[in-house]
Order: sequence, then structure tokens, then C-alpha cells
Amino acid sequence: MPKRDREATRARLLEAARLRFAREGYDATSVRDIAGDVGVDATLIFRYFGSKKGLFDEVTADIPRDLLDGPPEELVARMLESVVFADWTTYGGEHPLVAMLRSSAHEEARQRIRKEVCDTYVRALEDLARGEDAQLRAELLSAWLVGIGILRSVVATPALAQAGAGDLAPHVQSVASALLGRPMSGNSGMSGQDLAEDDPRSGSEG
Amino acid sequence: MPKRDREATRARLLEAARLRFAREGYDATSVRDIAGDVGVDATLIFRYFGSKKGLFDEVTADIPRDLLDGPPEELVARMLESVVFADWTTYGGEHPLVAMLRSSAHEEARQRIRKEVCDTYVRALEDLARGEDAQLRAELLSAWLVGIGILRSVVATPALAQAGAGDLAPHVQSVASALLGRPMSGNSGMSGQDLAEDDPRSGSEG
Amino acid sequence: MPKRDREATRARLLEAARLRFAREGYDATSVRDIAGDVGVDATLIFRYFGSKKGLFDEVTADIPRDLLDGPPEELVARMLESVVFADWTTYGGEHPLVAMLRSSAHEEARQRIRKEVCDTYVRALEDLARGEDAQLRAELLSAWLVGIGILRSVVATPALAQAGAGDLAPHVQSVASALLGRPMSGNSGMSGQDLAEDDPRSGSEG
Amino acid sequence: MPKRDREATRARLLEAARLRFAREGYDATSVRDIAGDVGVDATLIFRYFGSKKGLFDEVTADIPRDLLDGPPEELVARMLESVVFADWTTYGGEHPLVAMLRSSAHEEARQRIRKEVCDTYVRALEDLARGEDAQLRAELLSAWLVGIGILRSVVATPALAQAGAGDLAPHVQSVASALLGRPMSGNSGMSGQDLAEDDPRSGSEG
DNA sequence: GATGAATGAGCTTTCATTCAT
DNA sequence: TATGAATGAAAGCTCATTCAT
Repeated sequence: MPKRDREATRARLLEAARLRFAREGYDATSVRDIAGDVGVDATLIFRYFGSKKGLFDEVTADIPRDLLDGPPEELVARMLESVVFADWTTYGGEHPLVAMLRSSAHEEARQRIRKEVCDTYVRALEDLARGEDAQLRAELLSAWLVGIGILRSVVATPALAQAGAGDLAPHVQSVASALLGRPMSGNSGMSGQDLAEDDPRSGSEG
Repeated sequence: MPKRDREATRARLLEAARLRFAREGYDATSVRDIAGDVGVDATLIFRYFGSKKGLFDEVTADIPRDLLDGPPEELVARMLESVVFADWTTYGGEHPLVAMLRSSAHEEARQRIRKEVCDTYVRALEDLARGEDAQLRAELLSAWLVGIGILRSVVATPALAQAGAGDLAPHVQSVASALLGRPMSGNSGMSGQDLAEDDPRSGSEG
Repeated sequence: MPKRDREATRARLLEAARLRFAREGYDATSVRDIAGDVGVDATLIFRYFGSKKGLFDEVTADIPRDLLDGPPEELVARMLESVVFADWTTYGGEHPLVAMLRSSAHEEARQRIRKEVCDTYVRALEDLARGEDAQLRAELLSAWLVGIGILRSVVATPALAQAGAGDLAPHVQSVASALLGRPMSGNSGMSGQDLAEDDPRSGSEG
Repeated sequence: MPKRDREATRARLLEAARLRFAREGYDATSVRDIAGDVGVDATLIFRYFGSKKGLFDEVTADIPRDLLDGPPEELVARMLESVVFADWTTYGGEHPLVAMLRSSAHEEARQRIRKEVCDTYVRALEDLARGEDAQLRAELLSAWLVGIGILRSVVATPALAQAGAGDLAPHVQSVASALLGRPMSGNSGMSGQDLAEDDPRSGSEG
């Protein structure tokens, strides 16, 4: 079992690194921690990824982005769900974007975040916006989603931390409609629990 | 400025620490870096602040907050200005709240941020909001301001990074009015540079 | 009150140093500890004693030695009392000789100990011993007294730690008589508490 | 002796630590000193022993004790030999017990010493002693042996430092017999150098 | 290729001590 | 003279990383 083991170990290292980097940030995470989580020697990290930074790069390169699948008028609803309700257990319970801010002292991480925000959020919203300063308004809406994610999980302000989809969706829809200049609707198929009011943070903590 | 001046040295250490912690985060900043910036021996940090954490605590304890001074209907405008236009040179060019997110791997820093956001932003906005879920809407608006600060300075999305007060104010006012359920006006005396369009990040790099 | 204050501070520093050096040894004692005990700035130690070692030297130079006062046949009894029953509170509850062993990594301390043992114990006993190898037997008896002090206070073996004067005196007398080749008697005036059986270590802790 | 040999390096670190701790005491010994003696990086000490204290614990845990092997009536003779004549080169030329007193500022070291003295010396002698206060007399005899070791190697009083086995044995035998209440004989096979008169401290200095 | 022993730079912190005022 | 600000060396320890086997 030589070949498959290598790939399996590599994958487990990535997984452990994803969690550690998300939860504790780049600096506070040591390669020994990651290797220890997997139960292998830290040297493997250098063999497989070259360096700690190489591992970080690989970890932050594969953020899942499937927001564009679905009806455009539900895009904002999908984004909101992604930011606050999706199951980011593998990222320590926070949206990868939010988690990555913890490592934003490093220019590399900043560039990742920038690329992610621009490519995934701003551009998609910009396509929907009408009028003069479409990009600015798309960015303002993106900023809101990011801010909601941060206040919800990092800062954990009381109302947002406990809010369910049904509490947030109306506000988000109306503001999004106003900013984009076109009506935005709720996500009718929101993981089958449209107006769920259970604790959205369940399962995010170890 | 005499050489052997305890208070002066203390103040310079605080200043240097503020900048380093903001720019690079807690972990990536060493006490030698800070002392080196000031040109004194690192030992003084322990004499004056007890420990690195003690210094961090002191640095993050004195975030200026004078948002409540002024007419209530201009509160949001003042907040916006504070987040994106105020001169945060001493914090590396970013709003302290945004900079502190860089150290949010540490629970202590998180608590500082939470306290700051809740005490300074949410509570003030909550007093203005009308209707049922006032706190939630206050938090949503706070989230937006924080998100704007982040996208502008950390992520540096193109449109926001270059936007001037005149570009942002209308959008912010209308959304804020909608969220709070009452009309919010712009800050008529915005530091005398109402429609400034210069690069808001200027002066942040040493 | 300039002159007297200086002398008073000097004396208090000596006293604090005596206690610290005895209890914790030279290395584990810092000049700041000593100065802190007295409540003055550590700089005074260097002004008054030149260096930490200078202070140590002065502290270890003035061990009280009044063993020679009294009848010769009670010399051993006086020595035993000095080693195990005398009130060495100012030395942390141990005989200075025993306490100083804690600093015996330093050649200087060793020389102090050597001088003290030879001058105060061996020489006095040697004058009493009869026969060929008088010095050796005097040293052997000195060794015993030192050993008793160590086992009693440092090692704290159960029986010795709780033994009173009445328990030890007979054994010491008979062995001393045998080793010295002449009868040695008990100390009739032993601080007026000849056969005391109270805890001899009382009052040694702060 | 291969270069990359964990066990060998570990053993050499232990050996160097034993010597340093014995000669200079715990506080005056730095982990860099020890590693330097061996010629390896100080990091290995933490890899192999966890901490400086962990190393100290391991060093002081394995004091050799084979005093009980042999005829009971020669026990005291074996103890004397152990304390003053045995080759303690690996402990800097002093009996481990005596050397450890140098670190007796630390409670841990004290407990080691206490355990060693009680388990190895007092208990064995107590089994031989007859009469009422057997333990006290056993401790008194132990104290003597310890005292002899100290005066001989630490204090280095002239007669004891130069004494050979033949000089000490008679005195020790007679006192031991008196204290224990039974005849104790000399060790007839004392490492084949019964009446050696060479300097017993030879070979102790590096 | 894989294992793990070894490295050296750097960390926070405490030390004895000096020097300016 | 006396106060205390300032210093530099060194402590124990952790880090990412390399190199020998």
C-alpha cells in the first residue's frame, strides 16, 4: 500500500492544516501541531508541500465555490447561506474567508482573500447590478456579507450569533434589492429548511 | 525631548506596539521588533508592561471612541467616516477594529473586539432603531460598517479602496435609514473635506 | 536623617540577604528579591556592597561564633545545641553552615565553609582531643555535627527532625567522649530548657 | 559509535548533565552548557527529556545502590567506602548525595535526597540496630557518614581529605558498633586496596 | 523514498549591572 | 549622594527546516 498511503496521508495533512489554520491562524499554528493531529512525522509536510507556506497555499487554494449554480435572483440568498449557515466544520465552523482574515498579516493570505472576494462575490453581484457604479455597489453588498460572517462567528454579537435564516433573509433581501436595483428573492430550496430557526452554529465546535 | 524619560519611552513603546500589532498581528510581532522600532532595549517592555500580553492589552484598551458626540441622525455618517476615512495612521492605516481581527486567534483579542463592537457600534445604533428586532438590525448595520472597513483596507477591493466620501455616503444613508426605520442624514461637516477623493490609504506605510 | 538611614538600610539589606541566601542559595536569589524584601531600589546593593558577590561575602563573613565561651567539657554539647537547637531564624531556620552548603557550587562559598568548620569546630575540638591523630578525630566529630544538622533540617529524616535535646545528648556525649579520648558532659545550662521536646524547627518559617 | 544514534546521544547528555549538576548545582548549570559538553544542540535536551527539570529528575533517579549486597556486619564499612572511597568520577568526584545537596534549594532535590538517605542508609542501619530508639541511632549514624562525605569532599578539611581507608575504618567501626549496639567489622575485601593511602580525590577533576 | 536525529535562529523573559540626572 | 531609566548577556524553550541513514 505505498501509493495510496501517500495520497491518503497528504489528504489528511491538508485536512488537519485547514482546520488549524482556520481556527488559530497561520502564525499560531505549528507544523508539529498539524503533523501531530494526523499522527505522522512533521518532516512529511516538507516532503509533500515544500514548506509551511506551501501547505498554507495549498490549503487556501481550494475553497469551494458553487454559488453560481442556481437562479440569479437567489444569488444573494445563496451567498448569505454560504456565509452564515453552511456547514464549515472542516474550517473550524467559520466561513473560509472569515477564517482566513486571521492570517491576514501575511500578504499572501491577503491576496488569496482578495481574489476570492473579487472572483466569487463581487463579480457575480456586479453582473446583477444595474446603473452607474455597479462595481461599488457589488462591493458594498459583498462587504455586508463578509461583515455579517465576522460579527456572527468571530465577534459573536448576541443577536446575530443566534439569528436563524428566517430572521436574516428579509433584511438581506430588501437591502440587496435596493443596492442592486433589482428585486432579489429568497432561496426557495434553502437546504430544505428555509425558515429554520435552530441554532445555525450547531456542529461547528469541537 | 530628554533621553531618560520614563513616560516618553513608555509612550513611544506603546506607539510602536500599536503599529506592529495592527499591521502584523500579535504572533508575528516580537518584543524585540517593538523595542527596536523605538531604539531601546526590549527589557523595558517587561519593566513597563509586565509582559508582551500586558503591552498588547494596554494597546488595545485605549481605542478612541468619540462617535456619540454630535447629532444622532448623523451617527451612521460619523461611523462610516471613522471606519473608512479617519486617519488611522497610528494603527497602520486601518481601523483598530479591523486591525485587531488579525490577532483574533487569541481569545483575549476576540473579547476586546466584541466589547468594542457591542459597546461602541451596536448599542449606539440600537438606540436609534425602531421596531421589533432593533438589536438585530443594529448588528446588521454594524456588520456592514465592519465589512466595509475590511474590504476597503484588508482586502482592498478596487472600487471601495478608491471610493471617496461622496461615493459611499448616499448608499450608506439610504440603507441605514431603511434598516433603522428612520431617516439618517450625511455628516455635513465631515472634516471639511466632504467629497475628498484622495487615496484613503495614503500615509499608512512607513 | 541621612547618615543613620544609610546604615539602617544597609543593615536591612544584609538581613534580607542572609535569609534569602540561606533559604534559596546564591544562584536562586536575585538582587531584586533582596531589595524588594527591604523595599528599596536594587541599585543600593551595588552602591553599598559593590556586587551581588560582595553582598554574599559580607553576609557569610559574620557568622556568630561564641562556642568557646564556657567549660571545655561542655564544648560538644554547646556545638550540638548550636547546630540543631539554636534559633537560626535569621538564617531561615538552619545553621548557617548547613545553609551555606546550598551555595557550595561557588568556590568562594566553599572557602567560607571550610574556614568556618576548621576555625570554629575542628580547631576547638582538636585542642581537646588526646593521642596520635587528634586532628582526624576532631574532624570526624565535626563531620558528625554537620551531618546531624543536615539530616535534621535539609533532609529532615523523621527521627532526627523530631528529636529533642534529651534524645540526642546522651548519644552525642558518649561518642564524643570515645572519639576525643576524654569524658564530655552535657550542657547544664542549655538555654534553660535542657530536655525540651518541643518542635525545634518552630519559628523558622515566615 | 555512529553519529545519529538517539540512545547514544541521550546517554551522553545524561552523563554530561550528571557531572554538571553535581559539580555546579541545578541553577548554575545551563542546558546549553550540557549540550555543549556533548557537542550537540541544546534542543535535543527538550526533545529527549522535556525540560531541564525533566533531565535533572532523570539524572537523580538512577543513583546506584548496591550496599545491601554482602554480610550485614560489614554494612557500615561498605557505606563508608561508598561515601568516601568509591569512584564517583561520573558525579564530579563526590558522592551523589553530597553533590545533590548543592541543589537543595529546590524542594524536588530535597525529596530525592530524603528518599535516598532514608531508603538506602537509615532503613538498612535500622535493621541492624538493637534497642529502643533504633531509628534515631540509625539516623545518627547516617548523619555521620553524610557529614564525613561533606567534610571530605566539599569542605575538604585537611586530615579527612587525605585520610585513607585504614585511617578511618577503626574509628568508624567502633562508633558504629557503639551506636548500633552490636559489633561491626571492617570490609575485608575493600576493593582490594584495603589500606590504600593515595589521594582519594584523584581522577575527579576534568 | 521514508524516517527521525539534528540543527540554528528566534522567541519571551530575567539577570546583574551601569549610567545619566 | 541617591534615584531609576536603561542596558546587554544569557536563561529556558519552540520554531521551521535539513540531512544522514
